[in-house]
Amino acid sequence: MPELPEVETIRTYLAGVLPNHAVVRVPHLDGRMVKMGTMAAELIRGRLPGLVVQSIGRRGKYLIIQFHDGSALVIHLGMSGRLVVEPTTTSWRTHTHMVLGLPGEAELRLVDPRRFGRIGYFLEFGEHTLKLGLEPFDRKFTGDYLRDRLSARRSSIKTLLLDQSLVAGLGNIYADEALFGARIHPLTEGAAISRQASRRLVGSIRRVLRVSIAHRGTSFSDYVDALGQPGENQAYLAVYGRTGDPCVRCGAPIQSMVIQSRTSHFCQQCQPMLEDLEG
DNA sequence: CGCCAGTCCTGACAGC
DNA sequence: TGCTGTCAGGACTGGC
Repeated sequence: MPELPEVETIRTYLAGVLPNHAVVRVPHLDGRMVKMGTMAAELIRGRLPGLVVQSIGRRGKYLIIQFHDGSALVIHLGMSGRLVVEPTTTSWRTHTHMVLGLPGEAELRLVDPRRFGRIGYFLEFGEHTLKLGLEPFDRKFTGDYLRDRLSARRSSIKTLLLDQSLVAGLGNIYADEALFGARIHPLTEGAAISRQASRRLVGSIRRVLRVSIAHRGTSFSDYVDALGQPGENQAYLAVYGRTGDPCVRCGAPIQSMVIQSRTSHFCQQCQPMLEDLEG
């Protein structure tokens, strides 16, 4: 499931091959995937050819193909989406929902079996087009900032970390990993997160994301990078998918429970529910 | 506004 | 072997 590190891995690759190249044709674009913006699939198909890629950006889990004319194609990979660059001579695999023809007999292809992904085209794309919270690596994302945003929230911190309008880019894997690193129980109420715990959490979020980016993302089931290669970060996960395994810190078995219809993984010993009086 | 339940979707897997 | 049921969950929608 592509979260920030996986999307960043794809972004890095595409940033090395797409800029200054034009979209030469759009042989396929499934209208059911166009779920953002106001332009329908057929209009997008007509509009893209000839547009020259200026840069490849990322905002949270969204990949942004920015064109020279100021417009942008925005792609979210959902649960099972893959974005790959393949030779025109190879056949499209099943569940291919978008194909952009590139110069040099190559195609950028979006494959997404579950169709949880989403596409949108924006004539003018700016910082506020996507309504998202701060980037985890933004200087403004500090312990104090997070503490302030959590202070009136009754939801669990696990739920809140998945709220993209609070901080953008975390999904189930890295939310669990970040809470383990910060020694915070996933059911802890947002308002109960102390200033000190909040600082630990910001540091932990950045650490788990940085480590995963260095390993080109986590491949659990579906994720592969734009070259079709799986990531390596799954070997470095402390809690996600390790239910019953010994905690890397204390040896106690990793627990799992469902929070807001998502499985959460944590160590009962290392992640106490009640925050200490840390101020 | 916050919070929650429902919705979308199909591959993988367990159990018979 | 082949069927059936269950599970995985990101982000949006609507109800309260």
